[in-house]
Order: sequence, then C-alpha cells, then structure tokens
Amino acid sequence: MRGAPEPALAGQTVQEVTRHGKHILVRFNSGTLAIHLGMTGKLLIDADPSPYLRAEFTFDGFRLVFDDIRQFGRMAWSESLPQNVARLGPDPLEIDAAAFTARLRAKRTRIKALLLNQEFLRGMGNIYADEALFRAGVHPLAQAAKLPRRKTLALHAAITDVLNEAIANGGSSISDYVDTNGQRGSFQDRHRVYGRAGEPCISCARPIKRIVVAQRGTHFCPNCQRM
DNA sequence: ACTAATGTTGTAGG
DNA sequence: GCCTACAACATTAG
Repeated sequence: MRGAPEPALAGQTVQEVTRHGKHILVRFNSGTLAIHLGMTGKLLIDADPSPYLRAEFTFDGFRLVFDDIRQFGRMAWSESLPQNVARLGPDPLEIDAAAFTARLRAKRTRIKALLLNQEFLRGMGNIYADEALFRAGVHPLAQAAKLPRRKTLALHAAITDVLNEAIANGGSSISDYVDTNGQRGSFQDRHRVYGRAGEPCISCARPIKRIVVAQRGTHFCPNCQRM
C-alpha cells in the first residue's frame, strides 16, 4: 500500500498479533504487517462487500477485510518494526505515576495537545483525552510543564480509569466504530464531556463547552477544569 | 446549498 | 528541536 512492494503473503502463517498504541501488528514468517485504522478504518471478519474495501485477506475458513470510508487508515509491510511504531511513547496503562509526571515536566505544550501526541504516550485519542482531563479536573489549555504535582497524579489516575472503563465497555461508537465482529461499543453512553457541548456538567450542572485545541474538538467544563 | 463536524497523523513551516 | 497548522478523505448534521 505504501513503501516496500507487496510481500508474498500467500501461504505464510500468522505468528502473532499484538498492539502498539493504535497500531495493530501482524507478524508473519518473513516480516510484520502494521495496520493503523485511522479514524474510520475497520478490520472485519467475513464482512459483506463494501465500496470502501481497502484490502482482503483469505485465511483457512474466513476472510479478514480492511474497510475504511475516509481512507486515513494505513497498512505497511516491513521486515522489522516500522519507524513510526518504534518511536511511539510508553503505553498509558504501563507507565507509572512518577514516570508520567517526569515526562510531562519537560513539555511546554498544552496538555490536550500532549495527550494526543503518540510519541508522548501511545494510544490516547481525542475522546479519551477529553474524558481523562475532565476526570482529573485539568483544563485542556493548561501548560503541561506547569501542572502542579497533584494534578499530574490525578491525570495519570484518570487516564488509567478512563481507558480501563472504555475497554471494558467495548470502546466508543459515535457513528460507525464496530469491533471485528461488527459489534458496537457502549462507552459513548458514559462520556462525561465528549460530544456533550451545551449539556449540563454531570458534576456542577453548568454547560459543557467546546473549543478547538490542536485542531481537534475539545470538550470540557470551564467550572470544574480550571487553568 | 453551504458550512462545519467526525475516532488521525505525516509533513511543512514558524 | 519543539510546537502548531494544514491536508488527506467521505459522509452527515445543521
């Protein structure tokens, strides 16, 4: 799809499937297929035909389909680990509070932009950045390096909680996200700020505000999340 | 019929 | 090197 010419995958066996942040790594005998779903990419088992099909893999007994309406998704073959994957920051569920705080201290950028930076932490996206900032009571425009220690600790805990709850609830299906079996998630029903602009804050009842930070819609409670 | 919004990130430029 | 804005795309909501 990009970079190296298509490998001869015919007859090869999948050795292992792992995840690195938002990248899905499928290791074959002779190399690794790195898949990123972008915003609307889907990996589906035995899916019906779609005008947005990007790739199709035939296994013994089933087909694996890569479908992507907006086509921001990517698939890249490499014999080692792709560079953009190697550069990713630590997994947010693995880094401890002390290390998280230390990494954050060096950053001059706004905390929302930092949470979206995959070289800072791998795997945080727009929804979970907003949800974690709300739970921690941190304003999305706050300068990362200036956050008091109690806020960085609260943010670390909030990230852990939000991600664990989101995973347990199958992720957030805002419009068309489904898992490999075509099932929608339910975490969108538990969003406290994301997609709730104008609605009352669940904590103080004042309206949730929407601004743009790092080109992304950013939802927060101006009363509960002070600078 | 417009305009702005949507789960992301590589790249260009200050 | 660090940080920010734009572009890539298709569809939907207002």
